Amino acid sequence: MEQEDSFAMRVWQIVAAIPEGCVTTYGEVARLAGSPRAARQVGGVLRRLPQGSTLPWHRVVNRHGGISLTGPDLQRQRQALLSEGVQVSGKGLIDMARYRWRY
DNA sequence: CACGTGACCGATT
DNA sequence: AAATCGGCCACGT
Repeated sequence: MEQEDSFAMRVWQIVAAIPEGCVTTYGEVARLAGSPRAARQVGGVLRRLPQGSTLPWHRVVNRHGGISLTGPDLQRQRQALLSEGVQVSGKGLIDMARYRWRY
């Protein structure tokens, strides 16, 4: 039975706590997880989520409030956000002043 | 062990 | 405001 490292587990816990209708950034998740400079790793953890995970990964965006995924994945994340009331511009930008989650 | 890669970020042009 | 430049750190080859 392989164990996930504690960093990944903390990321899961933090992302799971983001309320519906809100978003936060990779960097913020990294800070809360105790590794302020590990924003890229947060992306890595989310990318490797098992299919069918209930974790609200779509509530994590980059520092500009933009969706970092590309192609069909971008559209999927946008749709997930729209369907819970987060407005996303045509270019995939979110008004962070309005939707940013504060821990 | 060296090097490339990436769902990133802050400071600096 | 937008592009560029280093730095960051876990992972694969």
